[in-house]
Amino acid sequence: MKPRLRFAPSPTGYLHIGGARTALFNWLYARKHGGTFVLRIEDTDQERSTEQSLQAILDGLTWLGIDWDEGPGKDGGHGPYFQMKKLARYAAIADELIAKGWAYRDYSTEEELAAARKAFAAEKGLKEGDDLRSAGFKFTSPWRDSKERRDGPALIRFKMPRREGRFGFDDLVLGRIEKPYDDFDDFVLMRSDGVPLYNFGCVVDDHDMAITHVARGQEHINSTFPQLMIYEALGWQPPQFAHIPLIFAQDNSKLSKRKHPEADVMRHKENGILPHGLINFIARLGWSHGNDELFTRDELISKFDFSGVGHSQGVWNPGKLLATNKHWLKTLEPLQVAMALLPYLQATGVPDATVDAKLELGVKAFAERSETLVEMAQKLRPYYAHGVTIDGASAAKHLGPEGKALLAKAKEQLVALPSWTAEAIDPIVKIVADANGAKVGAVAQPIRVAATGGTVSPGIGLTLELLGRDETLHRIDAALR
RNA sequence: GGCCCUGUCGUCUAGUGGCCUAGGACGGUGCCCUCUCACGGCAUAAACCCGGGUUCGAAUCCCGGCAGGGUCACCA
Repeated sequence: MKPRLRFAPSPTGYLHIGGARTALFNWLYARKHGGTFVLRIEDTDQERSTEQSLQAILDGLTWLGIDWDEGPGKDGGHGPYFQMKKLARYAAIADELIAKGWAYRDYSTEEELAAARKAFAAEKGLKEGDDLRSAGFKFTSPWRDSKERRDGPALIRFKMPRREGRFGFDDLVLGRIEKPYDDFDDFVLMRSDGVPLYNFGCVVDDHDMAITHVARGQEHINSTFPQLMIYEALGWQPPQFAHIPLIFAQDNSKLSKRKHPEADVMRHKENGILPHGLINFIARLGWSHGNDELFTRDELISKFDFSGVGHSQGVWNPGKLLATNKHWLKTLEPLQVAMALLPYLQATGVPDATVDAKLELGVKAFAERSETLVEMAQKLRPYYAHGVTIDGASAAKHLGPEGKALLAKAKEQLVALPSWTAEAIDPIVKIVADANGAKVGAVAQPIRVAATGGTVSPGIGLTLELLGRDETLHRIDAALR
């Protein structure tokens, strides 16, 4: 049987890094085994769910290249893929649970609950701000064993069996995890407005969508238990679970949307990170395959397994993300990088740039000199301009009388060059140096300063080829004046 | 607080009782290469949370501490 996995975000904000990695692991497993990857939208939190968030999540996944076989825009016969579109289904299952004695309607009011809390606090001698949970507060609804049926709104609670002992599951990452039955209250299945809560909607959907493996963050370990009870009550086969360690920020707190801008996937696009650079980095954060660090997309698919997922939390390391990105910048085909780079170059002041031979050459020149596409675009921009402003200190150092004399000699050679390529240009530096008893650097630096305005650039040949013959000679003339 | 998960260089990690004198990567430092900057190459500093136990032998197994994290909503 081919596995079916899913990613089930709630559209309450942008695509979070942790969510992206969860999606990635599910996607990798599905792709590796020729299975199906489903995207389901858990939009039952109507207070916070927005259309923009949904779009942001879709955009984020698309940018990363994590495609779904079923979900929004792709019907696969297991829909609807939005929870708010299957309220009737949840209601029917809830009724079934009630009929079988596994759930009950709870007509308790907010006031009654508050009164119960207050009574508990009084009994324990707690003060105003004390945490009731720490003191062991549990709410037992008076409706648990009532047969009475009223009209009007009611929430539906699961009737947790009063059992001795423990129950649990075999996690694909963590191994056996168990808890005592009496650790659980009668948790809520459905709100009084008929909208299911996470644990209930999740189980119904995973079953309806024939999900075989659920990989999710470790924050969901504890919600697995109530879910297991629902599976038992309904006589359904639960999927296999794989709980993935959380990602922390450098301040050692959980990577959060509020405090940590790097938690936003699309922020990295803005910063000039390649989708694959981010994929490679987040894959290695919490998963490993021996000593391997760099993986192509295909290698990730073939090598991924839940057994390689770690057990402990990982800390976000921006330096390593940059290093990983740089690796792919200089490893991927220049044409591919050029296509990714184009929008950044256009945004940085070269609106009419196109993916052409010059841009590809620019990638070859700057891929190993840049950590991001943003940086590469900035470095490339002067090569698209007419003329250049020469840095004062650089001019003082390299364009004195001697420097200018050597520059003039070099220009004579350059003018006579039949073909304007790095291979043809490079030897000229040495020829001029030898002919004038100068060091190679004494010739190269004045050319570099004249051509780029500063002392740092790729090799002279590459630099001048990228600039073009006319622009190079124009800048040299300007420097000579 | 109850329950649950986790604990190897600063960080990500390899490691499943002898191959560990604990390996790789990022970052740091030094050197080499070199027309500058990079790239690349070489070298180097840097870790098994603590305490018991099991064993001929423990980073690996067990117990106890300690530390970090998760969860305990009509959020997901």
